[in-house]
Amino acid sequence: MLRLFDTASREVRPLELRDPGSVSMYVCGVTVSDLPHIGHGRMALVFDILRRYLVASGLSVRFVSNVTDVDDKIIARAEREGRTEAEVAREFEASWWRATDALGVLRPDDTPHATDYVAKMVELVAELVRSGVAYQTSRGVYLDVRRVPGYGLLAHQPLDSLRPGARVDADPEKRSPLDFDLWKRARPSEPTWESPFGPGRPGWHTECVAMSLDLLGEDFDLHGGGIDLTFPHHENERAQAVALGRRFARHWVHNGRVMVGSEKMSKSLGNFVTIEELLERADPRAYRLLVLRSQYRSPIEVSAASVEDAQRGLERLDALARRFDLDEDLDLEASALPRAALEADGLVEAEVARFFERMDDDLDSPGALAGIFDAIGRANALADQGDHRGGAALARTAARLCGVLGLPLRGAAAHPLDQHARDLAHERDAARAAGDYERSDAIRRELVALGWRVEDTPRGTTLSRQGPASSGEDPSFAR
RNA sequence: GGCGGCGUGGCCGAGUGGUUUAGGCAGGGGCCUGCAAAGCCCCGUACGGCGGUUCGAUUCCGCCCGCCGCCUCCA
Repeated sequence: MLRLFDTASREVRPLELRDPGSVSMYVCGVTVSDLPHIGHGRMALVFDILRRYLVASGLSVRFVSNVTDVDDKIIARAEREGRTEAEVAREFEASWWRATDALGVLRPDDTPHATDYVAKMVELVAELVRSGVAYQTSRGVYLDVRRVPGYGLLAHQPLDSLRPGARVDADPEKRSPLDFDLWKRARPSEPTWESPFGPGRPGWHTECVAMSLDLLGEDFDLHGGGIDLTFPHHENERAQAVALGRRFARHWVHNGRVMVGSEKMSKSLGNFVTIEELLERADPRAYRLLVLRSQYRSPIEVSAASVEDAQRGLERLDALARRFDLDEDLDLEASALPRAALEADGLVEAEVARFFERMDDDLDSPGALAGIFDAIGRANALADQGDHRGGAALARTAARLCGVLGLPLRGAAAHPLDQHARDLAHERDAARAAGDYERSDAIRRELVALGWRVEDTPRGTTLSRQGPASSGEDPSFAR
């Protein structure tokens, strides 16, 4: 059974499910006010991997991830660009799905939007006001965090030390600087909804509470997101649920940051790299591999060099698929098979067992990957020694385990040949058969210039596409 | 200022109180190949510094140095 680090208790502990056999998970999605960056990409990949792994572990998973489509940054952008908030949100939501689709991230089962949940949020806030834990000021409605038992569970530091900081818009009417807005009174020209507390819009921390409780119910299993959401966002979500007397997430999971040039990447530092920019220079699978090569809670540094490194690792995996003709084993549907089905499918049980053992340990994907690469080495060695059957069994196993991680390998079938390439390959084989190596080498040069990787095999010239060339320096990726 | 994390061989990155101590990438040598590519084999002998505990520490404890993060919108 999977053991995961729980941010609340700060320990790795077994995932204890509300309903044995099925997992309810809620992952904070994105605010669609800008292009998604590689930090969002890592978050999406980490939870996609967790989700796939839970399925592979034989559990059924309901995966909910929200889209925040009303917030200050969206409003600011709309004003700046003379568009409506809805237009801005639509544009960047579309780019979000484009990016995650490209990364091979499975779509959530539910993708609630904040604007569709306003009525439920108003209800929730009204309940908090009625019960006396929330109060109104001239600017909106705030939660009185001092009245919430266990406030600070996720912050993990003395509440006195939580300095209010230079909060831009601190409300002097607040009872405590830590109190946060549940409802913001409208300013002119902002998106506005009616409510018992006056026209306005919901505070950010409220939507995830309303959505998760509505779609997954009280006491759902797992709440995730980027580590920078731990405080105050998740703290404040929990505070609301607790104040309502509801049980909230059983388990908190947070993924580590993405660093660029040894510094955290953030909007305020303006050093973020979009997923689009990343995919111009690398196979999307290379980024998944890069993410998998570190434990999900560690910070990772993304650079041109680290992406190229991952790209080369990926090529080793694809070379395996070409050598052993694994294409039919690699479709995504097969990858979603639970462990029992994998084992029943002629895979090498020891490798499968080792994989699950490592992944069960707080998703030790670097360890799992080490096992896979080790199996690949042995698969090739066996085949080199003439035991193609034994090698193929290991190779298939490695490929299927990659599939569990959402990393489909591409064999020869993934590289359809055009007529011209096919002709050149035949011509080259004829030249080689005739001993005309000058001619065959000339054809090879021509094919390489056309972007093909040329390999001689017992069946003659074999072609495959080279991955996206990743040379040259992109300023945003420098160093 | 408060709280926390990290420092492993050229780079990335696991792990462990002690016999053989992942894996990847890069590099060197070899095998295979017409030449390549892919692949295989071999090689580097690492754990920030100083003390302590121990028969023995990279792994436990303390201190120091260095880097980073959170406490404020942020995946």
